[in-house]
Amino acid sequence: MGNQPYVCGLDAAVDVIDGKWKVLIIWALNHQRCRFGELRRLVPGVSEKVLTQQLRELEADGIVHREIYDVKPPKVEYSLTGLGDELNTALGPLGAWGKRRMAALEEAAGQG
Amino acid sequence: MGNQPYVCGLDAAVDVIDGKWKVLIIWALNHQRCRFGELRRLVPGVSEKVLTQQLRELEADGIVHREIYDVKPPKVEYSLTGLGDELNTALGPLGAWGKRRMAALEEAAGQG
DNA sequence: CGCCCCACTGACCTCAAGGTAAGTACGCAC
DNA sequence: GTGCGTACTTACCTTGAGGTCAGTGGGGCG
Repeated sequence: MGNQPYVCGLDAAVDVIDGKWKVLIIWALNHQRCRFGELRRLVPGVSEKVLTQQLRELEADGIVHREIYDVKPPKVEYSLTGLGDELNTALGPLGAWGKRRMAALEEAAGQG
Repeated sequence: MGNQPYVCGLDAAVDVIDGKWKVLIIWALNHQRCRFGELRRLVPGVSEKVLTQQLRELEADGIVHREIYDVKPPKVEYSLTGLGDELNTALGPLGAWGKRRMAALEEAAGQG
C-alpha cells in the first residue's frame, strides 16, 4: 500500500508483511483463532494501539478476518482468511531458512 | 540483528530482510553479479549511502559477497553467497504469492 | 463504591531509518 | 583545467512508525 508500482512479486508480498509485528500476528493466528486480548498475550511487546492498527491493515489486505460478537462484555475474534492461509504457507520456507540460521547462530555463540 | 531472542524462524529471517531495499538488492543479485553503480541503476530510488549501508549489513549476515579489484578506476563486485542463494530460494514462494496478489490487484483496478 | 476486564480510540512524543548534499582520490576525455 | 565516472564516507535533516498514556462504556465482583 506504499509502493504500488511494485518492482516484483516479492515487493508486493513484503508490502503486506511490512510492520513490526505482522508476521508474528500471522504466525499466532495460524495456530488458533484468537480474541484481541489473547493475541496481545501471544505477541509479547505489542501495544494495544499498534496491534489494532496492524490487524486493521491485515484485514484491509484480506489476510485476517474480524468477527464481532455483539455481547455484553465485548468479544471480537480474529482468524486467517484463505488468502492469509496461503500467505502463511508461502512464508513456510522463509521460516525454515530462519530456523536454520537461528541454529547456526546459537552454535556459533556456544563455541564463541 | 535487532531482536536476537527470536520468537520463531520467521522472526530471524525477517530480521535479515529488514531494510527498505534489501529484498530488491537480493533479487537483483540473483540474476547477475553486479558492481556498485550497476546495482544503483537496478534498484531505482536508493541513495548511495543507504545502498552501501544495506550491502554491508547483508555482507555481515553472510548473504552477499563483496569482491574488491585493486584497479585504477575503483571496481567492486557484489554477488550472492551460498546462504544468500538459499535465502533467495526460500523467498521464492513468497514472491509467487505476491505475484498472484499483484495480478489480483491489477484485475480489480481494471474492473473498478 | 471502586476497580478490573473487554476492545478499542486519540493525543502526544521519541527515535532511528532513510534522504540530501557535499567531500575524497584518482584517471580519462575534451 | 573543468568535468565526469568510479565507490564510497560524513554531517545534517526529515519523516513516520511505533511507544506511552489517558479516556470510553458497560458488566461482574468484592
